[in-house]
Amino acid sequence: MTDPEQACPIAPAVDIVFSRWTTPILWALHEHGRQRFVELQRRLPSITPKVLTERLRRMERDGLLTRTWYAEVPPRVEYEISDLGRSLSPVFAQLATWAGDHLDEVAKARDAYDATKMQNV
Amino acid sequence: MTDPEQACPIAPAVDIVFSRWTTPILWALHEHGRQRFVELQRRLPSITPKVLTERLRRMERDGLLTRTWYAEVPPRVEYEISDLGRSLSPVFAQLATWAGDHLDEVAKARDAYDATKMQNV
DNA sequence: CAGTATCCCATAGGATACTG
DNA sequence: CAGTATCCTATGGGATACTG
Repeated sequence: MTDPEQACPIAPAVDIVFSRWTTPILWALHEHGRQRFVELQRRLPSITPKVLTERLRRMERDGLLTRTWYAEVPPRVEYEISDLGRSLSPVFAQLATWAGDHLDEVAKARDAYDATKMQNV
Repeated sequence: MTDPEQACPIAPAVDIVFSRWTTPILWALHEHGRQRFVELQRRLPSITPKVLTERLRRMERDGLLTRTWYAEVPPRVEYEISDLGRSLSPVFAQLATWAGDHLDEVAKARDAYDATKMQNV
């Protein structure tokens, strides 16, 4: 984190919001409501507990979600998207629209590029 | 790239659009128009030529920008944002708005979190 | 000018096993 | 159940030097 921010006003937000797992986690919480660690694990089948924990901690710290601990046996912990997390909805909606409209163009561009570069392998 | 996509419809777009340098580069091209390698280097002072080259190649492959080579001496190459790249403007605008409205909340959330966790050095 | 070529590092992420 | 603890790897990124 040196200074790409200076050249680009959205760089700080990108740092907070976009990573391999933040959007899937936020999406799961948004779509399926308040849920427990193990439920998130089931919805994100390929994530490992270590990584899920790390991401949840960071997102909790950033205020994107809340973590509620119930001192029961066995322990129960519930995660819920916060208002701040929910405030990202328009951004995600906009991006979803873009993806729907343009992802195939990206695929075509890649094919064209790879074809002209004639993949030297 | 295994399957966070399955759980989250915007994950593929995130992969393409957001990285440490894609948004700053796109922003520079959007704000200052068609320009040469060295000009981009000047606008992104902390990027190294290696990384700038890598990013530009990938973005060219994805169709986000175009690269035009002039067989002159000394060589001249110009980069320009493409229509596809420009189609991201609403997404970036939305994100810029979110950042303006909520980045301070993130900062506060972090302070609060760090305070309660009492930072064990 | 517009890159390559090397070498190096930090970190996100992954595999696996274990615990209060 | 909700995580830790270890160990490991891949990759994005960085520093520096060189070239057609």
